[in-house]
Amino acid sequence: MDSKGAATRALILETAMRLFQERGYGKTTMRAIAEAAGVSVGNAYYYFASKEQLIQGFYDRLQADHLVAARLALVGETDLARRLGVVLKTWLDVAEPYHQFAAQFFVTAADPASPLSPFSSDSKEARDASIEIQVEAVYGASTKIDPKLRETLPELAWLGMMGLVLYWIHDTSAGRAKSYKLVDQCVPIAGKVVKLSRYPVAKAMIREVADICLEHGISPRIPKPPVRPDTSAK
Amino acid sequence: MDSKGAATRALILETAMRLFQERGYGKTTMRAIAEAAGVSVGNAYYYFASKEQLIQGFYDRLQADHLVAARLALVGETDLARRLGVVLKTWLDVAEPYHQFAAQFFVTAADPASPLSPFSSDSKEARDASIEIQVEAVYGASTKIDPKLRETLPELAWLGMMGLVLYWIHDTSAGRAKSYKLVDQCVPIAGKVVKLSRYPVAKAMIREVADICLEHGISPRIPKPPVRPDTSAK
DNA sequence: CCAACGACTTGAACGTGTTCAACATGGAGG
DNA sequence: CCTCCATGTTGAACACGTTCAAGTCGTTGG
Repeated sequence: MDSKGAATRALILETAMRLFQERGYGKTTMRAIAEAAGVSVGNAYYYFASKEQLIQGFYDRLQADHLVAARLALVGETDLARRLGVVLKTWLDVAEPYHQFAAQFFVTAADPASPLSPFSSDSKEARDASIEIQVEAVYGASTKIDPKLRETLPELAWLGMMGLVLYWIHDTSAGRAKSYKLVDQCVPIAGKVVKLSRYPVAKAMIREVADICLEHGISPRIPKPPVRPDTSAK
Repeated sequence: MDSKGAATRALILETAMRLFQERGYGKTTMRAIAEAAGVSVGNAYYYFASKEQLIQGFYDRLQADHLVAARLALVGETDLARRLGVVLKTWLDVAEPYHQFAAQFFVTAADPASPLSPFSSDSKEARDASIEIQVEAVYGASTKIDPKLRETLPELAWLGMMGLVLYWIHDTSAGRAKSYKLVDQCVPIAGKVVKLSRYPVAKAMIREVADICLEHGISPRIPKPPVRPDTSAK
């Protein structure tokens, strides 16, 4: 059994998350975390290579929570654009409690040199997982859609979500009301764009956009099975 | 005269910029800067509140250079989309020498708590200046365009430029070739979108987008004079 | 029971950004 | 010439993230 080490690791992570929420990331020192957890500073570094890495634990949990919440909320929703909106709104839901220090996190994650960067190869697994839910949202919809667009849409949606995250980070409105409203306003527009993709002129343009995304796409092509939402753990 | 202090300040800034380029931002210590400049550490902090603030000097210069370069390159170009492309490409030009440590800079600038954040009120002046060139690009074009779109376009273009910067930061291709290519590919699409804005269906949609941008717009409305490019200092 | 090994834990020490009380300088007013 | 004050300047000291040589502890093989 791996109980001893795993228990200490979990204890340190829990303590860190709690302090991060209480005081914010910047004002929480490694010494404070160690003291509050009843271990030594060096011990924390035995389990986490850096203060940043402590946050990877938070990130993983956030994403897992989002995946569950989004899958649940997607049930019964067949409209493509609304499905994408659901994915975004459930993210806002699960992320809300951590808004203050999540901002700090996503900032350090923006560093291309950081292993936490969503574009870094170190976090390929996490990124693929976060695109996975977009794939499910797209392929689980009944809305008719240009196949080429469908292929690129998950990545586009993921990029849009990154944009939303950026907006959300700077959103100081109560309960992040403005972020929710932004999603609500964008969803119908996304629906219209998808519908427009049937007209030849727009279709050509959208294909152009899709091509650019494929060429410059940040994520390597991931397999896109005609997914049936499935709540079993991976 | 303010020579003594100003001279020391300039000396420290120059030294810091040189070391940043030589060793990168992270590996350049305040002690090294002070030593290389022949002053004490405390003296550097007398002129710059933090290591980050040292970078504001670089940022101001970069932006001023971009403004000059873009205005020059805009002369004779009347097509709207191409004008926007010119603005983006001249930015890539002037930023290229600083790519390595500029990335570091833009990362810290992404922090909403940082005074360097493009969304922070502390840097309103810098942000307005960087939107200013977009205003000039839009209002100096001969291309016909929906007035409502025209009003929002500078901000949209600025947002697009932020996106390009994000892409550029992660761009490791030689000479940032991929970033240039991305601009080249996006310019014609932008042109088509603008043309589409004449058709009723697309027009309605574009107005919707414009409305959302106005409502959620990060920058307070800036006056938009029918600008004639003018190279006099502000 | 012992020895040895690996997993786990410790806290002092290092390099960093930053602060601060003290000092230097040089010009204005007496 | 002296005093005073603002401006500039200093370097030791602080708090932090991080490293590491040394230690503890439980388990395994003899």
